[in-house]
Amino acid sequence: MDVEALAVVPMRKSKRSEVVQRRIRRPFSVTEVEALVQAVEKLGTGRWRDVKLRAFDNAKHRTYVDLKDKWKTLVHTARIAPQQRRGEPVPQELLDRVLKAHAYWSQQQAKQPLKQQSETCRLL
DNA sequence: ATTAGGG
DNA sequence: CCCTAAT
Repeated sequence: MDVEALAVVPMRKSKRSEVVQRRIRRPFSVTEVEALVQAVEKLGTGRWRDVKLRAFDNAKHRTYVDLKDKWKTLVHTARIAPQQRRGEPVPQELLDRVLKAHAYWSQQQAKQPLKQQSETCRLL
């Protein structure tokens, strides 16, 4: 499959041009964004591992870190003028849902960072 | 191995 | 995407 999805490039910012391999660029499709938004609306912004399993379990090249990063750019994209956005345009409908979910989970995360319930329960 | 943020 | 400190 995409086993050779790595790019051999000169190590940036290095005196001696060493050579390192980085993953190739894979712009998120609107379909992927839809899946990501759907998952975050349900799971929130503090459980990217679960978001990965829920919506990208079969996308070997999308790690939970990638999904976290994509969400960051989506929130930014939703906030800038449509004219300064790049790539295949993301439906405004999705961008609206991004801001909505971001606002909701933002406060939800501030209240209870979830996870480690055992830790919390033990202390209560 | 994950989370969370800056690079 | 990468890098990585803190869990």
